[in-house]
Amino acid sequence: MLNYSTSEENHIKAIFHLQKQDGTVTTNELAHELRTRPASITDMMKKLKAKKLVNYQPYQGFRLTSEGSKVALGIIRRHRLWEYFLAEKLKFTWDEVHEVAEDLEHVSNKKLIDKLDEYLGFPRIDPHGDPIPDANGKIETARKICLTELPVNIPAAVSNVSDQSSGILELLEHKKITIGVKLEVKKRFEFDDSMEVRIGRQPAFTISKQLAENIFVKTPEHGND
Amino acid sequence: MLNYSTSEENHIKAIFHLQKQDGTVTTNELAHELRTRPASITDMMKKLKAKKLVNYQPYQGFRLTSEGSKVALGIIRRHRLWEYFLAEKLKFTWDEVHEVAEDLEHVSNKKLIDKLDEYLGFPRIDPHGDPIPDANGKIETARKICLTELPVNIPAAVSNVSDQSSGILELLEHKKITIGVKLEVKKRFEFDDSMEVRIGRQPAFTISKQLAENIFVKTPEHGND
DNA sequence: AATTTTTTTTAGCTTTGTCTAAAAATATTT
DNA sequence: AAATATTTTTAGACAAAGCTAAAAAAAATT
Repeated sequence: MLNYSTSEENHIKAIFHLQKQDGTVTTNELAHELRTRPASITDMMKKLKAKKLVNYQPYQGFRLTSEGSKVALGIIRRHRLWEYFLAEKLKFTWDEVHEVAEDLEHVSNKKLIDKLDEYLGFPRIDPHGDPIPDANGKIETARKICLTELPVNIPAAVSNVSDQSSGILELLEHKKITIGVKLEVKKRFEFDDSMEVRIGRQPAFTISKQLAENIFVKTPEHGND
Repeated sequence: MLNYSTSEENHIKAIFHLQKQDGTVTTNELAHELRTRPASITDMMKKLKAKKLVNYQPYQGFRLTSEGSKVALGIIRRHRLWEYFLAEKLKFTWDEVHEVAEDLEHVSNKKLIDKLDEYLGFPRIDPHGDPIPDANGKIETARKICLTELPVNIPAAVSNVSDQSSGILELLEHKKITIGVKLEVKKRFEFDDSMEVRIGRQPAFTISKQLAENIFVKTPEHGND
C-alpha cells in the first residue's frame, strides 16, 4: 500500500462516506463536504484517477475503485482507533475525539496502528458507535454489540438478551432494563469488569460483567467520521 | 502559540539541537542536518525571521529567538512523550520509536499532549534517556534520575545511592550493584512497583520499589531527537 | 594584498494543492 | 425544442517548499 498526502486521503475518505448513500458522488457534493471549490475537486479527481483510486469520466461523477476503498478503510481504521484511544485512555469526551483524530489519522505507519489496535484490545466500535475496520480492512456492518463492548458515554438501545433464564430476567426487571431502553455506560472498573450504567437522566447503577455479557445493544447510525 | 507547518517545525527543531554545541548555526550545517539544500535553508530562514522565530542577518548564521526556543521545546515535548508512549505502552523497542514520533510530533493539539502526559504519569525521561519538557516548556538539564524513573531497556550507569545504611549496602553488594555498573530495567510490575533489572548480559533479577528509590543512574547523552 | 576556495544568497524553475473567472456540458423549464 | 439555469471543467494565477545554476560575500591560502 503506497502513501498518500493528507489532501488525497481527505478526498478519498469523503468519497467513501458520500458513496454510501447514493452510488456515485458529484463534484459539488464533494466540494461542499470538503469546504473547497468544485474546480479543486476536478483537479484532484484527475489525480486520483491517474493513481487508479477512483473511477471518473468527466461530468459523470465518481466512485472509488476497489483499491480506493481499501485505502479509505485504512484511513477510517486509523481515525476510529485513535478516537477510541482518546476517549477510553485519555478521557476525552466523545464529542471531542473527532477533531483530534482528524489529524492523527494521517500518520500512516502500519506497525503503529496494529500495535495501537492490540493495545486497545482490538475494539470493534468507536466512541460514536461506528465499527472499526480490522487490519485487513474488514468492517462489521451489524450495529448490534455486546454491552461489554460499548464505549463509555455512547447512547445505545438494548436490542436483546442472550440468556433467558429466570435468574437473569429477575435481575433485569429489578434494574429496569428492557428491550428498547436507552442507556449509556458511564464508567468501567478494570478490577472486576463491572460498569456503571445510566438510563436516561436517572442516577447510574452498577452492572456486573456476567450480566453485561448477556445484554446486546444497538448504537445509533452516524456517518460523519 | 500559533501553528507552524511540518517543514517549519522541522527547521526549528534542527536549529534547537544544533545550537546546543556552538552558539550559532550555519546554513550548511542545517542543510546537511535536514538533507536539504543551502538555498532552501536561506529561504526558510527568511520566513522564520519574518515570524520572529530566528535571529538572522545574511551571512551571519542564525539562532532561535526566545519565542523560537519555546516553539522548539513544544515540539520536543510532543516528540518525547510519543516516544515514551510507543515504548512503554505499545511495546516498541527503543530504537524504533524515533521514526514514528517524527510524524506524531507534528500533531499539535495542546489538550491532546497534556492529556497524554497525564496518562503516561508525567514521565521526565524518554526511552533514549533524554529529558521531556513539561507543559510550560521547562526541561531538566540533569541527567541523573532515580531508577524508578528509568524507562525499560535503556542502558544507564549507577551514579549514586542516597541511603547509606548498612542494610541497603548489604543488599547492593549481594546484587552486585556498585557505582558505575551499567544496567537496564527489563520489566516493571505495576502490582508492587518491583522491577526486573539486568547487568550486562547476566540473567535479570528483581529489585523492590524500596531499593530502586535509593538508586540513581545516569543515562548516556544522545542528541538526535 | 591578491588569489583561490568555500559558503551563502539570489534568481528563476517545479510540484502540490488551492483559487477565480470563463467556457463547456448537462439539466430543467417553459 | 428552445431558452435558461445549473453543474462541471478548463485556463490561468498563487503560495508553499523544494530544486539548480549563477552571483556575491566571506574565509582561507599563497
